Amino acid sequence: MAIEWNDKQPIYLQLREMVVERVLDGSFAEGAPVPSVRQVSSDYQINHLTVAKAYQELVDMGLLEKRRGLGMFVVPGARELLNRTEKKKFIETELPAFAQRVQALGIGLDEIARRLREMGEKH
Amino acid sequence: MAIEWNDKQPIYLQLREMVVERVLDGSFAEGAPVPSVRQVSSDYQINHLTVAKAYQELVDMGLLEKRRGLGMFVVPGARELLNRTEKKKFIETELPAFAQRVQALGIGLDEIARRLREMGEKH
Amino acid sequence: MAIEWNDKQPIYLQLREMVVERVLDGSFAEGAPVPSVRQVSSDYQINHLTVAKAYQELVDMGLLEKRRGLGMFVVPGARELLNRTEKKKFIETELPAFAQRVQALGIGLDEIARRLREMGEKH
Amino acid sequence: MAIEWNDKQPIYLQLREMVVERVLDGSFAEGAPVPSVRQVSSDYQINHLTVAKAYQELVDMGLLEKRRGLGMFVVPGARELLNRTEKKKFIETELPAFAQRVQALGIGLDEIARRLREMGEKH
DNA sequence: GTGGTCTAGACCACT
DNA sequence: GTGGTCTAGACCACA
Repeated sequence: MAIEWNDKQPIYLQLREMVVERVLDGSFAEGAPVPSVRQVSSDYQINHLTVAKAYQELVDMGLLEKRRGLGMFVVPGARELLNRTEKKKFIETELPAFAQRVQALGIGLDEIARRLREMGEKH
Repeated sequence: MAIEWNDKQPIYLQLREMVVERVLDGSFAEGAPVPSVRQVSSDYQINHLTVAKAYQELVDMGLLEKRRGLGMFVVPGARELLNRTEKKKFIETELPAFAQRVQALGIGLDEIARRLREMGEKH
Repeated sequence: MAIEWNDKQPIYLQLREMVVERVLDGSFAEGAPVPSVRQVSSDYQINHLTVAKAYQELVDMGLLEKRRGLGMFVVPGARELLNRTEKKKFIETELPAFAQRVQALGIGLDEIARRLREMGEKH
Repeated sequence: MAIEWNDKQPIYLQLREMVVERVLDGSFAEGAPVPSVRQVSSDYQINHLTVAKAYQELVDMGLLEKRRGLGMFVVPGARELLNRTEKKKFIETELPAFAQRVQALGIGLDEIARRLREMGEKH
């Protein structure tokens, strides 16, 4: 749960994904407030605009809502929403791309399955 | 086989990957010439510097070679080289990322395997 | 008659307009007391400073008056006053803005008139 | 076609609406490039971030598209899209609000129609 | 040349 | 205290 400063991934996207994951795993509960822009900004030593940009995108995604003068809150139903949209996106776009890549490299499905199983067991 | 102008992927990388795929699937044979920078530039309406950048990277990767006054040619052994390096890259970086994504979404390996099989049968 | 927390409109303005409408439609009679700051604050779960700000603006507009130890009361003549000032504001600023918007969208006056009539009949 | 500096309306929204109007009236043709962020930034003496924010919203609305390294272009079909969405928004949200306001003030539809006609004739 | 990202610091309205 | 907006200036990748 730390910022990767020399990543090619913009910081505001890293922040956005951090919030997404925390909502998914429940450490940011629905209806509860998320840390304020200023809080995050000072905690991670990030400019407040960068944090605000991440939060704004989450509001646009329907995950957070603003309450005037009070801060940002996790929308009730956010977790369910995420589960649906993220999984859908994965199956419709990422999985086919993965399949195409596998095929282009001439790797058998058996090998893929075996390697995935091995990785899963390590955890 | 078209350029995605509004993709996150830079044009020169899209070009590079197009050549890689064509070498892999044999439509660019080893020892044969690839289309000239000027040709590609006019075919796809791309700045010639962008094409040159893509080709230069392919030269650096050891896939193409320049013959003065004649153009660029696919290096003999390029296909084999690609098969090795691409597969290695895939197993070491792409597959773990994929596995992590699958796990984060809570999708079972069985479902992944099933869907991949279905996709494979369609082609 | 509920607060919109995620509206662009500030809470204190929403409150102010609620009182204005109630005076206009007579549900807050002239000379009668309006609900206390404390009352509204707890009813709507709003910070009392926000309620006080709304009431203060209504006092400044000449709609409410404070009676020490008793609370806020609708000023006699408030309804008539509102009718004049609100209507003037409407005709001088809102109506021209509306007209401009309609014209920019290329909607005919006939269509506007027709739709307004339809809406009016429903009530 | 100038920026209102002391408006309560944020500059980036004013810019956004300026582009919308120009697309609607055809002075920004479909498929044609819009002035670059830097151009607008220096023309109007506005920070480039502010301009970029306006343009980004237009991209999100589907009105503009980016072409890497080349700039922003009006999406083909943007004008039609605007006409549909703007008019729909107007009829579904602005018109009912207007009707309610008129009724609350106790103004007759005849008077509204008459005043709108008068305004229309002036232009 | 284009847009994208980030910083450091400012002022504002709202609660 | 909260978020929203803006400035002035910097560096980056891309075409």
